[in-house]
Amino acid sequence: MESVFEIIAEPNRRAILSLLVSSPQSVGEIERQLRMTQPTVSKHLRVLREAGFVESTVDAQRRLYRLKPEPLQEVAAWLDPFRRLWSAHLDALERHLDRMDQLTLPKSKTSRRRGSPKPRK
Amino acid sequence: MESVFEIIAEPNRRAILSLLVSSPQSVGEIERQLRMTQPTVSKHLRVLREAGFVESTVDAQRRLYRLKPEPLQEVAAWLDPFRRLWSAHLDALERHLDRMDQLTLPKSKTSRRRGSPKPRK
DNA sequence: TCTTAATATACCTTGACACGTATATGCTCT
DNA sequence: AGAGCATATACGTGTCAAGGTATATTAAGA
Repeated sequence: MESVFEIIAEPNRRAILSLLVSSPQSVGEIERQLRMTQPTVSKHLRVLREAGFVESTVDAQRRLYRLKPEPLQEVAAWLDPFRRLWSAHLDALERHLDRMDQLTLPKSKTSRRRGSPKPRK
Repeated sequence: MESVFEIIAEPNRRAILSLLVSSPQSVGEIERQLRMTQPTVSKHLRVLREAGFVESTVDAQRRLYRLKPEPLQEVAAWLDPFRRLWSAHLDALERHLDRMDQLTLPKSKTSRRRGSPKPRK
């Protein structure tokens, strides 16, 4: 298995991780919500646990699995150089649009907002 | 093959993509820099091309492959909810460190920088 | 046209992994 | 202790993808 990338290549594992974003879940809960058989869930959770994506705490017979997102930072880091490229494209688009503004609405105050939308709620 | 995630799960393909960040390259150049056999390079490039990660332009017998980073946005998008989590951790750490400052260096001006580093060149 | 270079494709083999079924382990409650 | 639930593991099977070797394709240059 090895790499973080191979681990998140599996759709069911991605589904499990996404499910755990909101709150920790037991094996049975995951099984029901994602419509997977119980051994399949357990096996994927094992992979995720050994790779540090999740940790489990014991609750009687249940095991609660909680997300540990740190390994995903490796993916984010790898992605970073590419991010610059597509944001470069967006910047170019924005500059283009601004130039269009200059040409078509010389003194308009309907100014396009600059920078990222900052979705503060 | 299908998903973007499976495509970047392969280390050689990731290497090719990273190599193409700086500039377009011919098959032979990739072959030499990454120490892969020519058919292997061609096959990975085919996968990448069909998935929209690269495009090729013909230069005599050579084919120049150039990066098209757009599909990676899907990965970035998937990653986003998790990003919140680990930045939450970082925020908590920062608040903690700030509190430490309050306690140990009440009036120091060695202030820790706030916000993200903003690597402007 | 013949040769050589650059790249693509075909075919084969091998290995990994995801899944299912069956079974083991472990906890709880009576 | 025994029954029953929740989870883990064992084992067998099928699929699929990656790499190697050989060959096809296409362009260039003598």
